[in-house]
Amino acid sequence: MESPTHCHHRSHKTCVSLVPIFNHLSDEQMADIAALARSKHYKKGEFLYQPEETSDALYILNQGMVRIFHLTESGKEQLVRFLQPGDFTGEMALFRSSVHESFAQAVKDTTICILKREDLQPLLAKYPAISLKIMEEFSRRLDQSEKQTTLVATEKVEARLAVFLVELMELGENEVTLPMSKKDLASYLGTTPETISRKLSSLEENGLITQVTNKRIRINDVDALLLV
Amino acid sequence: MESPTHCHHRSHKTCVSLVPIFNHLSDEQMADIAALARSKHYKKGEFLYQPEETSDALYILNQGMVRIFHLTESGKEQLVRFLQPGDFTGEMALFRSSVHESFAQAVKDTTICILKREDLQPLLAKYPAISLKIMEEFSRRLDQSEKQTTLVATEKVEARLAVFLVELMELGENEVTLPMSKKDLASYLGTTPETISRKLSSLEENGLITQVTNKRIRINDVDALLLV
DNA sequence: CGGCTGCTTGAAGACTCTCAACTTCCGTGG
DNA sequence: CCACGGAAGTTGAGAGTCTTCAAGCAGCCG
Repeated sequence: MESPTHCHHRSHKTCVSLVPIFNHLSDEQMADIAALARSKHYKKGEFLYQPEETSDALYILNQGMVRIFHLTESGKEQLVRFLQPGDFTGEMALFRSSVHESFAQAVKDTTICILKREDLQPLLAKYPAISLKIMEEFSRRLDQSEKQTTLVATEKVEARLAVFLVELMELGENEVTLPMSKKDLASYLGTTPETISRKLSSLEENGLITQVTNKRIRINDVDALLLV
Repeated sequence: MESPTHCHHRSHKTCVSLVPIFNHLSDEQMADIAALARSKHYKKGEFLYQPEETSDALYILNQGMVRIFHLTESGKEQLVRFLQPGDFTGEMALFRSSVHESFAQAVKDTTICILKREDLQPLLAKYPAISLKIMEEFSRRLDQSEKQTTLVATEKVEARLAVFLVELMELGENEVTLPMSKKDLASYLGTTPETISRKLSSLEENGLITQVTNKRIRINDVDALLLV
């Protein structure tokens, strides 16, 4: 952790050095990039961007938490992903259409760094390694997104929930903390809060998990969980 | 269309010049790349790759059709995407893990060009524009994948089917041809062939579509279709 | 023509959603 | 620090949607 001061123009470096797509560069190069970044703060509930807004910047999450979601015609929210510090979003805009198609909302007070498209483009030419890193990240995300589709398309809610919990486990840990509300979790897994609640109870009845607190769940039997 | 001859070592150029990620380059540069590409033919039903196989090449579809699908633990197929001539796959491997996680199967007799990872990597450094194009393609695919997840997660089968049909429509056309079997369509939409069959009948009963032949469907009312 | 695969149709049952009531949690303001 | 209000979460009952299993039909290739 850094000191809890706000972003002076020097401390942009924190942002840049945080993300995998930049932190492999030399200090000098990072300083180069940091000079172009702008820091911005959002209060809980505020939106970083919304659909229809023009999209021309890369958003790097410094502190806080952000949720990205779609809104269907029928008015349903679909949680696409959660950003943790070090994650970034908005990269679509750097290569394609210039209009956002999703909502990005701060879940808690949040600090981000913003890199404008016009500032970033030259960087890609200057430091080709950045492109490789971005492609790596794209590749990872695409992979994850396709797996998520498969999961939602082929498995029942209980199995989706089980996979989600197991993926949340850290090595050597047997307890997980839900990173989001159960409402959001339901949206992410393509179901409803009611069903999430019931399935968690059901898993607990069968001894596979224990609901320690609201957001804290102990995994008692990983193997059985994956067989659900 | 080119002449229907098979790939001599000169005609690799066809492959390279086909795909969006390369066809913006000069003839000279494309020839440079084409020299590294290897052509390969697959019969209907054969696999380009399978899970667990090491993955170290970019596959560019020249002629034919390929389907990419996952297999869940429960043994269900989930169709991830369909490749048409000019599409490519295997790019994951170029940046991340070196093991395939999906099946790639020729739906009909198919010709592809293969670019080895070790040959491609230097190209990215030599022609940075290629990276941009690949990122653009990644971005498009990620976008599509996230939309597909949203669709499967939030909409009923009838609505998913409706969206699929509408997206298949060409400008000015009011008839579509299903590019795959209804079995695959069911898998792609996260349902069963039986349900697809029923929902198509139901849409027809309501006058929104007409099933001309097995694979040919006339769209009678686009707006109503999207409101399903 | 036989056989295989894909497609359709029917009926029963499983799973999930919806709606509504109730409880718990948490931040705010007194 | 406690009380309050609103949001989140839980629980129950009933209604739909979708899957599954089974049987029959159709199309295609050897």
